[in-house]
This record gives sequence, structure tokens and C-alpha cells, in this order.
Amino acid sequence: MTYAEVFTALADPTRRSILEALRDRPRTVGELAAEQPVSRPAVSQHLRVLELASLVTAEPQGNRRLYSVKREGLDELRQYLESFWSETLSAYGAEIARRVGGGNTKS
Amino acid sequence: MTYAEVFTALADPTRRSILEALRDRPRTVGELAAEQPVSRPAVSQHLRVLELASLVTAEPQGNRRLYSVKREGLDELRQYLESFWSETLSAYGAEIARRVGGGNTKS
DNA sequence: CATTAAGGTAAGTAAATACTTACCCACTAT
DNA sequence: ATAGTGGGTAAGTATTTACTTACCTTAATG
Repeated sequence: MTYAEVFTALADPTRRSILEALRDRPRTVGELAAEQPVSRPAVSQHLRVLELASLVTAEPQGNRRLYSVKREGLDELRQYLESFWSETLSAYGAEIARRVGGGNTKS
Repeated sequence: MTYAEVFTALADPTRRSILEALRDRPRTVGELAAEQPVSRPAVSQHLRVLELASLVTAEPQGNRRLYSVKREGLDELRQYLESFWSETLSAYGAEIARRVGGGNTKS
């Protein structure tokens, strides 16, 4: 899993909607599909993408599969953002702080 | 600008590559295009998307436009991640901590 | 002024992707 | 065993989207 897959996964509104539904409580595929404006197979396909991005996990329960959110994917993303920003700072240095700080205080 | 646009913007590898180039130092469109495997107009189009997502800003300098990274977009994203996770926790509660903490202890 | 350089926009194309229906397999229960 | 339910997968379609070339406008330079 890489942050690339996480970005891809979260770029789609339906997938975000599914993930936000799971945020409240774990759900089965059928439950999720009932809430979404798309077909059940579509939801299955979205869940596969979310799973590959480590944003959800499935737990088989007899006949059904219970999906819940997983932390890894979001962690990966947070990590990317952090390192991105810190590298920006170390490159631009005080320059950027002045420029984007929210108004030029130096002038 | 919403987090949705930020996710969309960062989902594309070329756009991430452009943004990562800008992370080192501000650059003109021509410079960026020279580094990327795509044409200059393509870069222009990507820059528009990045700008709409508040990930970059352009500063006209005579004939050229100097692009640099902007904090807003990434901030929006960080905020989304934070609130997402905190809402997950308040819903799942200790449940999730146990479940994803690194193995099911209950079974 | 005429020319060159920089870069945004338009229009069209090709590739990716989000959907659909149809099908199939695994469990549950009669 | 046989329905019935839940859900993954296949195959095809339609929409998005990332790219291209061609064009146009603005700024620097002879």
C-alpha cells in the first residue's frame, strides 16, 4: 500500500461516502449499498479499492462480510502530508513562512 | 475550495510530481514542463487544478508566472483527516482501538 | 513597430474509471 | 437436498479525464 492508492481511493465521492458511512459503525455490503445511490456490485468494487488502500478491512461473519474503517491508510496519508510540509519548509525556509503566512508581516 | 478538490488534485501522479517539484523552490511553467514527461499545456491544465484546490499560487512576473506551493489546500486535507478520525473514535469508541490495535484479542 | 518568448485556452482524441446487468459461489435454513 | 440470501467477479458501456496540437494574448527585446 502506498499513499498514491490512498489518494486515488479518496478522490471518488462515492468511495468517500462509503467510508464516511463506515465511520459511524461497521456495516455489511448490503447495508452500504442500500444507503448509496449505486448498485451493490458498484459498492463491492469501491470496497475493493478502499481495502487495497488499507482504508477498510472486511471481517467475514457467516454469510456476510462486515466492513470497518482501518487506520493504516489514513496514517499513510497523514505521514505524507507531514513529510511534504516539512520538506517544503526546509527548502523554502523562512521564505515560505513569510509568503504564505497569511499576510505579509515583514513589509 | 473544499477537501474534495484537494483529493482530486492529489490523485493524479503528474500533479503530485509537479507539486513535489514546487516543494523545492518556486518555478515557472516552462521549468515545470521541462521536468515533466508531458507537454506544457498539460502542465498548465494541471496547474489550474492545483490552484483551484489551493495547493499552489501563481505570482506574475513580467512575462512569466512563478508558481509556488500554498498551504491552504494541505491544511484543508489535514483538517479533514483529523476530524474524520476523531469522529470515528467517538463512534466506535474503545471498540476500534481493540479491533485495529493489532489483532483481535477477544476471539 | 516587428519579433520572439512565455503561457493560458480551445478542440479533439485516447485512455482510465465508474457504472450497469448477468453470473457464480458460499453459507443458512427449511 | 433445495431454496433463499449475501456478496464477489466478469463483461460491456458510458462518462471522465489526461493528453495532444493549434491558436491567441501579453510582455520583453531588436
